[in-house]
Amino acid sequence: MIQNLNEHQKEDLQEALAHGGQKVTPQREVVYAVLLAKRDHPTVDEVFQRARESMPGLSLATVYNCLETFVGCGLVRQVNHERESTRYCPNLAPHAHFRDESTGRVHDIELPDHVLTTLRSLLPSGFETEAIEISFHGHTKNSRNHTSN
Amino acid sequence: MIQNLNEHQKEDLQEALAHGGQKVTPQREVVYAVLLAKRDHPTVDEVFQRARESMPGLSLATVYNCLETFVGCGLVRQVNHERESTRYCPNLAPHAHFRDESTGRVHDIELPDHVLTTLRSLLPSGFETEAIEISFHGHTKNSRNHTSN
DNA sequence: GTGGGTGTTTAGAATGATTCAAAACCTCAA
DNA sequence: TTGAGGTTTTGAATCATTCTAAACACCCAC
Ligand SMILES: [Mn+2]
Ligand SMILES: [Mn+2]
Ligand SMILES: [Zn+2]
Ligand SMILES: [Zn+2]
Repeated sequence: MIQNLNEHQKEDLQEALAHGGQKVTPQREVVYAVLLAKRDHPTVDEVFQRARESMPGLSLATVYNCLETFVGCGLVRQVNHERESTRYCPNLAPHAHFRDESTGRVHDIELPDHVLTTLRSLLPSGFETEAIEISFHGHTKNSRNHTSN
Repeated sequence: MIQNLNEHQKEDLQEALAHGGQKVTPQREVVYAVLLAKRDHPTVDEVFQRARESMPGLSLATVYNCLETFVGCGLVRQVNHERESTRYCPNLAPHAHFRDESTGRVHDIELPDHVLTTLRSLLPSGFETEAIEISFHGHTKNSRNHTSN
């Protein structure tokens, strides 16, 4: 079901891992491939289920480990909504998330630079931002397909 | 330690609860008073500790219940940062949160209307927003006192 | 090729915030 | 006085995540 990584993606993975002195492993490849295959912000458990289709022996702990490693490398982002299970996103462009309450689905919302600039300008002096998280929640009316991928 | 609610605050509480067909109780008064007394975005447990000073028999479950009720009434907001314990905020003005990684403290950042308008304008048609959450995280340099209250 | 050393994976146990269940309690109106 | 309905309390249950320790895999020096 899940495609293997192409050369370009393999390179990205290898390079990102190398930064933190870490290596490519079969498990990491599978987990990364799962994230790229369907960019629907899966939970750890969803990643686990999908990854097991190509690697049945894979353990949940490893999925946690891989994802944590990727986040550390800046390869993927964690997405949290309230107290729900953490979801993962391989979209590296600056973007916000929209959580549809009816379906539970999470959609990427592109963020123009000027918005981030404006937001940073709201901070009192002395506040140094490392990251800004923006998340919407609501519903998506009709408008046929909002499929993430 | 914690002041009682003044008349105005009591009225706000009573009115907000009435909306959901709920009543003022001594426990709810104490919990609400704790939130107003120190607007430092306490966790449930912190609220619990503080509330027990004026009402020793109070239980943790009740604190959870009260806070959930308040959120339902729109009296207070939940504040989540990554997977940390939920914090509570009685500031009803639209605002974002800045989480200082070094101290763990959470600061309110005022949000001008135009920022929210701009953000909403980023959504594709068909997306209906119910709420927008904005949270910064980083560090606060020198700049003496960033005490929330 | 053999034996470590190092980082990775695995299974299962532990943790901890939150939720749930059921009994005790209160308030108010009949 | 009784009883219904909502609230509080205690303790147990849940469940995502983290931790622990043992098994593995890879690499290099001998
Ligand atoms: Mn590239
Ligand atoms: Mn008022
Ligand atoms: Zn995303
Ligand atoms: Zn706040």
